[in-house]
Amino acid sequence: MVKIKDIAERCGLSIASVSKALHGESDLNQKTAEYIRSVAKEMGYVPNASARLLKTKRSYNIGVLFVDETSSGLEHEYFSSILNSIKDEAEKNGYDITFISHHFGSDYLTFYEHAKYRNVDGVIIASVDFRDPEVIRLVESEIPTVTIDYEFNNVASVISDNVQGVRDIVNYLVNMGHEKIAFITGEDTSVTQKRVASFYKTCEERNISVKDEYVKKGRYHIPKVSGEATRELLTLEDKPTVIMYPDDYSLLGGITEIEKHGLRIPDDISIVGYDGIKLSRLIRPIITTYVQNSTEIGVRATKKLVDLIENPKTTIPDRTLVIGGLQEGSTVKKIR
Amino acid sequence: MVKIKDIAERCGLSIASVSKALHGESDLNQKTAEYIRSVAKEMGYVPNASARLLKTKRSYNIGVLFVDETSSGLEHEYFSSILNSIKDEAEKNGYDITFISHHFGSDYLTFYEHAKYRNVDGVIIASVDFRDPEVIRLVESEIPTVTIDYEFNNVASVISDNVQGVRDIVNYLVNMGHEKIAFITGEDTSVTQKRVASFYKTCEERNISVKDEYVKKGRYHIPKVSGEATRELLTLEDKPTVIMYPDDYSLLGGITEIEKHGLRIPDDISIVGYDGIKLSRLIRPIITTYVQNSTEIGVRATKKLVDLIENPKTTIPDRTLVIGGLQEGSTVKKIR
DNA sequence: CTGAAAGCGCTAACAT
DNA sequence: ATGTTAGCGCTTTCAG
Repeated sequence: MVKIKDIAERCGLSIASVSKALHGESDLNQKTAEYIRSVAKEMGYVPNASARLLKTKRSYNIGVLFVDETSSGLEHEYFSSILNSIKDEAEKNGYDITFISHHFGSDYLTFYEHAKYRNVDGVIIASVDFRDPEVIRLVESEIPTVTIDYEFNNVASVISDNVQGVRDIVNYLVNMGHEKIAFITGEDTSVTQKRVASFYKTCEERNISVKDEYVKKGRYHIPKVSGEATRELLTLEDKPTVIMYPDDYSLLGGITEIEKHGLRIPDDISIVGYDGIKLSRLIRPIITTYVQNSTEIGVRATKKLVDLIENPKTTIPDRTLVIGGLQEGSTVKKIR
Repeated sequence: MVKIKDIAERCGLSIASVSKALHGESDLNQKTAEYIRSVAKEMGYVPNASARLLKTKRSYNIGVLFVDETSSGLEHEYFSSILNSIKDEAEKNGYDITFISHHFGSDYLTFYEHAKYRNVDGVIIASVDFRDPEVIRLVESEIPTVTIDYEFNNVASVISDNVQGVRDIVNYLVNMGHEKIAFITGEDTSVTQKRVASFYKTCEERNISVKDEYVKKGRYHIPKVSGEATRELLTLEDKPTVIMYPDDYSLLGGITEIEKHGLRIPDDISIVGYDGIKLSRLIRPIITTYVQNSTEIGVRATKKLVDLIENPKTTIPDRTLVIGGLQEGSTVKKIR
């Protein structure tokens, strides 16, 4: 491995000068600096991030906390898409990303410990149980943090506008003539709470009464659970004319169940998803769903974090709202 | 940040003793060691991976090279699933993973340079253009490497058995009475070559003649391209009775096209996918496809790499074949 | 403009 | 059984 010292020797200069040249310091002779740089390049010099870190306390490494009980966080398209854009944006800014975990290897590490162990400059947190004490510990630590789809007081966050999303969906449904709207929700998280509140509020605004049995608690990303909830809804005396699902993936479980009952979509029953995964446009019928702007969310979160890291004084840990848009597929029937 | 020196001072011992205690060295008094450890814990000590690396030359960091022109590598379920299992298995062994990229930040880095910059102990390469000189440079470097779905001479590899996969599919189709078998392939990669060779070979074994126009070159993971190829196949005078697709995702493009022609699956035409993504079991009809064991592939690749890193002398850079299995969905009609 | 030197946190060979 | 010390590769202050 070629190091600064090697370059210095070859150039007959000191390591200090080489270091300066490599950083484009001004108080060095132009010619000398260029010469050094050319030699460095010729020798195939690559800086050592760890050595640099030891001195500068900057790792140019962003920690990403993406936990998921089912350990399929990466396979959830909404999150894998966010992750992908975090990665791209981070690289554009010269950062790498490291997954923060419990690192089973030698010892158990808490999230905070893992972050320290790898000296990450900041952390982006998404898709976790935000009530987990370890998560809270991390958020409250000295490490700059950005949360996605959750707000802590005084912590920067990037939020997909779930209130607007559900509002747009309900308004669309009502405009299509639906009055019996069922809603299968995800498990009880802050996102779910916002969606449910927005659901009731918008229904009220539109003078739609919501039967208790039309709102069912399901699970995100588990088609089977949504399928079961769908079955219950379909066996009601007074069936809904449309079912809203917690996400597009879950909706697929609903479709299977609906077809089992010999019903056609959307003629016999309408359905709406959430997320707008790519697949929602690939299968037929195209799913009517609310498309979350996952790429934008990842980009914004990363930009905010880099700002927080590089300009701590002047960066405000505020909330960024990212809005999506309704995708009008063909799973909702116009009733009137 | 609490460091070894702090612990040493608090204990009234030397930093060497603390370091030894933390590593469970034997030549230290049991009591002393335990005392040191308890103090370390109490003080919230977390080792600094970078400082350690500087001395030991071991980063406990695995580089993952997952490039993809469409920059959607992470959104391709086969790969995201492999990545997920790499991550899990790496963590079990005390390693973190770092994505190797061109790191646009400060300067352009080649893959090899990026790997050096982060001092990764080894690299897993998948889903890239293996003819890229930069990839070859990395593989030929001193850094331990494992490739997925591609073989370099004398480099460890983990391969999904594409030959067996296509053989199983073709045999199944022939057993179902199909003789007019069309095959839309992916772009020309070594995986594609193996599949195509296996396709012709198995057809020959089963005495099935293959018309030239039945084999179409498509693209992996791009439904639109498969849709177009499907259209061409459907407009042939002598239509195939079944179409094999490069992957499940692409197959969806085929379905759309088939439905446009007013044909039913599998009554009018049968279709077969590849990969066995979770979705293939969620949509109706369930897709008949070859399920690649992506989790196993990731685990094997990681175990092999860790072996290569930790026991370089005794680990052979061989090839590991991972087999999958046919998923009999309901997209293939029994003809005879 | 260039160089010497200290030190980041840690390990490990070598004392004691 | 415990301590001293020399670096690992790099940045950065301070001298020259």
